[in-house]
Amino acid sequence: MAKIAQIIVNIPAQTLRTPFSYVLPEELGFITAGWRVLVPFGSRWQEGFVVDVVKGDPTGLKEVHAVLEDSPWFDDNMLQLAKWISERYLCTLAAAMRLFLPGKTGVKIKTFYAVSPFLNGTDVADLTQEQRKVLQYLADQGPASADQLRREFGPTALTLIRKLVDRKLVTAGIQAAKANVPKYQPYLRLLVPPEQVAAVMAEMAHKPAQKRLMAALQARPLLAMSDLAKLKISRETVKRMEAAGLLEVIRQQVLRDSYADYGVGQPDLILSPEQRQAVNYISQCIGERKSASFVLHGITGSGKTQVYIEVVATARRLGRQAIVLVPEIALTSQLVTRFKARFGADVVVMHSKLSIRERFDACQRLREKAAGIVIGARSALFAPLSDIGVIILDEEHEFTYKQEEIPRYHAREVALARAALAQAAVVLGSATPAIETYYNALKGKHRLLTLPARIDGGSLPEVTVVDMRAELAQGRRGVISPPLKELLVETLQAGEQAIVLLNRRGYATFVLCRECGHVMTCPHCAVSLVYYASNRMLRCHYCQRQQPAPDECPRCGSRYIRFFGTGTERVEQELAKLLPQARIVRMDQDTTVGKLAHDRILRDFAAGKYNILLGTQMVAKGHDIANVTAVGIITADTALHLPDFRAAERTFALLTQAAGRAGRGKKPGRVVIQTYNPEHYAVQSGAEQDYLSFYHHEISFRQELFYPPFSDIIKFTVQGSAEQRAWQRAQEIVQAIEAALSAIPATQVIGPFPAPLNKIKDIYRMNILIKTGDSIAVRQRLAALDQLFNPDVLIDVDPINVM
DNA sequence: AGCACGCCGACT
DNA sequence: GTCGGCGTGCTC
Repeated sequence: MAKIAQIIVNIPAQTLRTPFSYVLPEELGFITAGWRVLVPFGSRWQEGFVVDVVKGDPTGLKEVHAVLEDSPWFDDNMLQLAKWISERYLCTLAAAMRLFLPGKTGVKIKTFYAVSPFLNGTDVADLTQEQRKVLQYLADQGPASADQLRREFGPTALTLIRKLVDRKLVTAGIQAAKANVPKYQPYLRLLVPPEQVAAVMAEMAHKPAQKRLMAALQARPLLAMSDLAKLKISRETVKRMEAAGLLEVIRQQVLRDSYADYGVGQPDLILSPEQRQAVNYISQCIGERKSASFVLHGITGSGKTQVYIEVVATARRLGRQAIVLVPEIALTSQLVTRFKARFGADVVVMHSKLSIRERFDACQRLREKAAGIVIGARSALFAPLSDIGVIILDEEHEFTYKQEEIPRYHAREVALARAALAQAAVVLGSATPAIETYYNALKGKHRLLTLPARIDGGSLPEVTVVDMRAELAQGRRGVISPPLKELLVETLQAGEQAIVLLNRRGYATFVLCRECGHVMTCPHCAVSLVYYASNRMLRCHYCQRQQPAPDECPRCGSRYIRFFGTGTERVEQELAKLLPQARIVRMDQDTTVGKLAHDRILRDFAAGKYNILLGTQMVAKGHDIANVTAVGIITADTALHLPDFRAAERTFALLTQAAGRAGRGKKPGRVVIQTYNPEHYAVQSGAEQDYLSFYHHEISFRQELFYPPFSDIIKFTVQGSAEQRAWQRAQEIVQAIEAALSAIPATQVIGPFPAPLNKIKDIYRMNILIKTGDSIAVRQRLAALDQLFNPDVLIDVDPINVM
């Protein structure tokens, strides 16, 4: 009986659904579940995750080759969480386990060829000229990778080398080239005691370079060698000073951290009684190692962040770790600043826009316990932490918590699962909790904690709703209604700032012929093309193909072709015309390329460089600028007409968030909402900032139509390049699903129907929906249906939109 | 996901 | 006759 390791190979293929068995050689007998290893797989080498070690018969099995780290990456809780994710979201264990790695693949595996040690004396007379050259090259240069050989000998190198390997003249070895190695940099450190510096410098009258360097070193404990060029100091100077014993060169690990400069010296605030009570409840659970979840319902400005900070402080005092999630990468810096001010280097940032190396360093610091607080977007949930005390989701209602790639998990669900395994607390914070969340809180699954008032004593903004239909009826066709214009003028005159939000979702700037009604659409994706005024191009948002905007209608030849709709660019132009004195800054996907661009715009705006901030969704979130007293929402309801049961929830949350940006300082705020549906409950409750009224409306609608939280939805998308075949496949799948689920009550299978975006990049898409009251039973049955787990079927459990 | 194996068209 | 296209099927 030998030790057999059950291994999940790190390949995200839907068809690889079971672990593989490998023999553990004696020297790797220490391996247990959780180790990352290198294994032979088919004709190549692969990273594998050990999920179990058993005793068994080794015949016919290959061996585990090596470990990839000196300790297991996954602990028991992480393994269990990965298993939970794979069952909950019907994905492979490999896909779930990959979430925990700082890069998708932790290692790059390369084959190296070397001259065989037994070569001496072997007869090589029968080799070709070329083969002999390769052999000589390897003998001279030492081991070489396949890439290297191909560069040296051209594309035939591999056939050449294979012959040599067959004849045992060359050995093929593999090496796990670690993509992730700590980075070291040389630094200079002053060896002169501070009290003698002045005296030493006084003697340097004739050594100006040395004097400059002394002065620079005096100011800080370490000076990076790479900064010397800026100071105009040569290596020679350094060498001389080193020889004179004035300084030393040391090598120190550099942590790659884009957020290194965030958050210094901000005062902590004193908690209100409600905040104190919330902190106490949550802290108690952390102390007792009880898994519990809390909904922290507080309007914008009610001080949720301070509660988070205190709760995290409790966890850290008890030696436990904390995860703080934000819905979007752009919002991390807000929280990082606050948290670093309190916790300093104990904070690490983790999100997918960091370089792999930055992520790796963050993981390293957590694993070494050099830090215990992780702040980031979804992916921070999978940080390598051994004893989590609390997981916080800020703005928990945000749809971005749902991952739209495989595995399509929801961060809220995963947070609750991870916390349950770790006996940790979960805090779900929001001004407008998700309908599901609030429902669960009222049912007693979460404890509801409410922060009623704005902490600075500010009052809610005064909201005006403008009926755009009436505006149109009076012949006013502008994007900006008179009440909004008036608000902006008054705000600017008072020296205050305004935010203008353009809710562009599902609206876009399509091109329409006013004569024949033709709309320019992408021939590959069946969506309308978006007009870019800056270069007069039309672009498809799905496949990114561009084409010049036409002067006349391609269908009827009319010249009355109009660039319709309202993009940020168009609003910017109109604002500039109405308010020539305004300094406007635009923030949207086009102006926020790069991980810190968003921060820069907000910082400039907060510093008063601009007086109007114009943009999409992202202007509505996460910042707190005291001088902003006005918010205008160009079209409140563009999302209301999408065929999606969460449309109202989206709209309400956006209105509330946006309105909450106004009047956060001492000055009162004013908001203008422009809408074509002033009577809709989402718009009305949003204008009144009345969450409960919205919730009650919405929950009865959900119950009536058997939507979540009363049912669970599973969506299948069948893809194919041939429409007929995709349709046929979809119908076969529906039949299989119906057969498998027939015995489960309260379960409907809907479809197939063509997806509303039924063609993306020339691929046709058919949707199938399952609505059920017993999703556990449904998922169990579905997991046994092999035909679902093919590359042409996408599975989305709890889809965020059903389109 | 890769990679091998296998079965049909255009070339030396 | 061969090189090479990409459709299945397998990987402990």
